[in-house]
Amino acid sequence: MADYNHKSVESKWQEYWKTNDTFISKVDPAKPKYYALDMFPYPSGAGLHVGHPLGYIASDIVSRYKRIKGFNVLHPMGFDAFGLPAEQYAIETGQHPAITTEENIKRYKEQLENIGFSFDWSTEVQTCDPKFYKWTQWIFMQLFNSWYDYNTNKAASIESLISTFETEGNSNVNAACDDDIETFSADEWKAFSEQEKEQVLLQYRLTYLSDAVVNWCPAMGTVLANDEIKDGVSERGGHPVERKKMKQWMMRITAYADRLLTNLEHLDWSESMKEMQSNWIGKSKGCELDFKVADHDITLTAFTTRPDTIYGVTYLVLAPEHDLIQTLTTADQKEAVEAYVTEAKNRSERERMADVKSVSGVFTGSYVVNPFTGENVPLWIADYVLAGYGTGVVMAVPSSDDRDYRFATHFDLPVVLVIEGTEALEDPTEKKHGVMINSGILDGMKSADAIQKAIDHAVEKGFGKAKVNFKIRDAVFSRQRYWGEPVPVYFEDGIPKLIDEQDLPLALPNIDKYKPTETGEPPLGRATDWKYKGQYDYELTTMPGWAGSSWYFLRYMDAQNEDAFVSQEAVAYWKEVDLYIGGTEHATGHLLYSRFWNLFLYDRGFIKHEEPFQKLINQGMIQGRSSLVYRVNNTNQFVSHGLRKDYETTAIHVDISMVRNDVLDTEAFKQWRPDLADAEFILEDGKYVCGSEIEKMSKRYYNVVNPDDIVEKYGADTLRLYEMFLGPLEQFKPWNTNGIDGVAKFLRKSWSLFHDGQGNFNVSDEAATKEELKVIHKAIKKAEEDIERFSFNTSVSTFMICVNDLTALKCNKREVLEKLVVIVSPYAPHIAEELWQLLGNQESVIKATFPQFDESYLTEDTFEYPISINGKMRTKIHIAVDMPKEEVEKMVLEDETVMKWTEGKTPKKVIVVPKRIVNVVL
RNA sequence: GCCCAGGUGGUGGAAUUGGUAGACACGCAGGACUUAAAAUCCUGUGGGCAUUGCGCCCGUGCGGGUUCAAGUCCCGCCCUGGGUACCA
Repeated sequence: MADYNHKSVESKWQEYWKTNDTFISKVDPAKPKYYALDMFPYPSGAGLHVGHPLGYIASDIVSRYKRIKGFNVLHPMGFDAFGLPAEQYAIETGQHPAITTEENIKRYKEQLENIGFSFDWSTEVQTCDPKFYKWTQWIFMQLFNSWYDYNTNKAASIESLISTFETEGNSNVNAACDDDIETFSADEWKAFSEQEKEQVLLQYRLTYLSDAVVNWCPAMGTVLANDEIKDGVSERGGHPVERKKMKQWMMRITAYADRLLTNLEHLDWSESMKEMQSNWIGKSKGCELDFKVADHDITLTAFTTRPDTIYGVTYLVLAPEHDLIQTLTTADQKEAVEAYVTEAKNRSERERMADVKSVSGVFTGSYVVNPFTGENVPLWIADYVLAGYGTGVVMAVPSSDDRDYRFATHFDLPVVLVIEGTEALEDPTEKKHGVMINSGILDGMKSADAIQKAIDHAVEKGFGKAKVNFKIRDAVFSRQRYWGEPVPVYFEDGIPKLIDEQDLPLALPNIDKYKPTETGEPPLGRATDWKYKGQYDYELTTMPGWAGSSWYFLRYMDAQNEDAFVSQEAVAYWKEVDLYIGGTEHATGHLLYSRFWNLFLYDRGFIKHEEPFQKLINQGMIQGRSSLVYRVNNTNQFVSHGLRKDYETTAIHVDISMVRNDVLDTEAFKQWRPDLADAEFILEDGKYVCGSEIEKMSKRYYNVVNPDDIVEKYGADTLRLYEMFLGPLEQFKPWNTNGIDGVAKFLRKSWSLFHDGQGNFNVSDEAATKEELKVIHKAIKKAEEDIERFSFNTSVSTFMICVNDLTALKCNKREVLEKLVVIVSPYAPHIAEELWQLLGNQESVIKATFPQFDESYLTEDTFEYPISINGKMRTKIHIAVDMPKEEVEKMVLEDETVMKWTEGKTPKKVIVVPKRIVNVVL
């Protein structure tokens, strides 16, 4: 046996795990469960880069650790396989997206297997598999058949709503529903036609059809979510996006706004993650106040969080999209208003975002009455008011709101101060809270009290009520695309109906082209012979990418089940995900939608836990280091990094495989592209030095590092250890292999511990010395603590120290080395298996138990001595064990010195505390 | 603008509740082995002053503060990364 050979060892054990089904997990009530989950990848054509496995390695370490800690671990993997790139590719090449997707998945699986993950592939899910999306469609049907009852604060079946309608109409129903529902009695309900009834019910269902203003991307022929748009253009492809009204399936996530917010409290997520979600949900408490329009029979309702400033209202503003604008505009303002409204509507999102600072608006000519003062204030229109939030009407208080102030100053509207102390300020909005002045019945009160008083007053007089507003909007669920789950709906006389559950899955039909039809219908409009029961038209839109990913974590528990999306038994055992690892970019998308669907399924009794992800860790992105060359403008000359200031240059990304230590291989560069064949170089010190940039790892920057290459050169164990060693999991960090030799060296040293100088296995059965046991128990303790707090980088250091120490002691005792193998096995499983076998074990190291930490090996020379200082602060001091406590106390009291470390022992700390403040409690 | 996270040697990063700052690793320098190289091993490595005393001074973005003691807590700034975008 020669030196450690990672290639043969790693393939041997990967084969072993596969043939022995080592990681298959079955429900086992005798054992505690642990569910460790990664956000499943979208299988893109580019394959995995070294950033992808970062989170997978972490969750794999935890999974393997939990197994040797005696847990039954569910550690699955799957693919988020519906999506735009495959479809885009299909449009370009005519190839069915299922084929490209399958190829990509195959490649991903090979790459993943190279790294030695302990995934249970028997539970694999692919969202584009009809056996999987059958249940995505099924959940859609449950949502369609449900409504949200605010009285019980949970979702209920639509039948229960119908029976309420039949007995008492809808006046007592407190539901999450469309705003403009007319009240009806039980008799009126019964008198409705079937069609009318369906129309009414659609306004209550948790998924419903609506004329929504959507972001329509003409170039892609689809609707995009707000989070799919960056800077007014599509995130993918950068195509322009316009606003357009379309019939869309919607998800009534707003019904769950409050629970999505309050449940955050109990989740073990990072503060910033919770913050992001709660900002997105955007709960604000306030009230609605009614303003009568002077000389009209119309009342406008404004939402405000600051009713206390009502006496400072100097004008009202409507959103340009407001329905009553025409009615409320006076004849002489008509022209100006029309011009303004047209302009505001035509301004694209992009333009609106570009100039947040500019102020624009127009006077309607009408006035409204301040219900508190009875005074008239002018009614304006401005695009800083959004139609979609609150009521689309804002009561403007220039003295306490920045935008109102800017607007008022711009249009010379009056500013009435309502807070004491603002007189002295140049900009009164700098002080937003304080004692009220110029405020009639609120004078002299503090803002907080005045808010309550104002609301009470408004309620009493009947012109207002307390109201909670949310920023979060219902989610658009329709995509004008092919490569997604078909919506299991057909239309009978224009009424949407669910297909029969027996007919699920509703499979994607084959079509000739993947583009929208000539008449503008979604691609599914091209399908021939695709009608429900041969006669009714199917819904032609498909579900968005987040549909499948909103529940896939439940399917892993029982992936083969053909009778239910998950069995009650499986869900009762595996419960929620114990550890979920993935990127922050899903904060307001996937993570919110999943919580929504999970809550819904919980309400309807299909699962047993309210929240899907107990503990969430967001791994940081591994960035790439791109290399740049500098082309002298209008030439084919390239100037070295250090000399580029003397020329006018353009930086060009070059493939990092042509660059070593920032020096360009000029011959390879010339052969890279035909236009570079006659490139000339201006060198410094005889070399061409490249510039560099840290940025996202991406094909287009030529900076992608493939994990396969690292595995080939150093082995999977080294890659695993190194990715962990690179720094804290959550942190963003550039990929570099500068330190990878240190980790490789660690594995070689570990291997050497088990072998003599000639490479023969050489482990002794002699009893370990005290010193040796101390070294290993220190490592056991530290390794356990580190992994429990997900500090993987420090545990790698712990192993290195342990191996260094054992090497220095020339320790080759079985008793010690066996423990070492087990604690290192989650990180470097292949070498651990090999050593475990060499030690004479028949079974996988996965079946081992984590070594029991024994305090007594560490406490031999120190113990903890707690003292309290001034009765408030407390600290624990390690003191030498051979020093009697009495002597320590004497030292504290007499010498003003708590302790001294005995020579040569660690830690050798001397803490001097004046005796007047020391009170020994032990 | 607002919200969140962070700023520690030449580099990646340790320091779990306030208690030896810089663990571990890379890099670098010197040495051993070698004809030589690779590999391996040993020594040194925050800065400055001493290096005939193994000792002294400074040091965790900047400026203050609390404390016997601050990288850690408080106040005020600066910078970097992330989120968000007129939310009344």
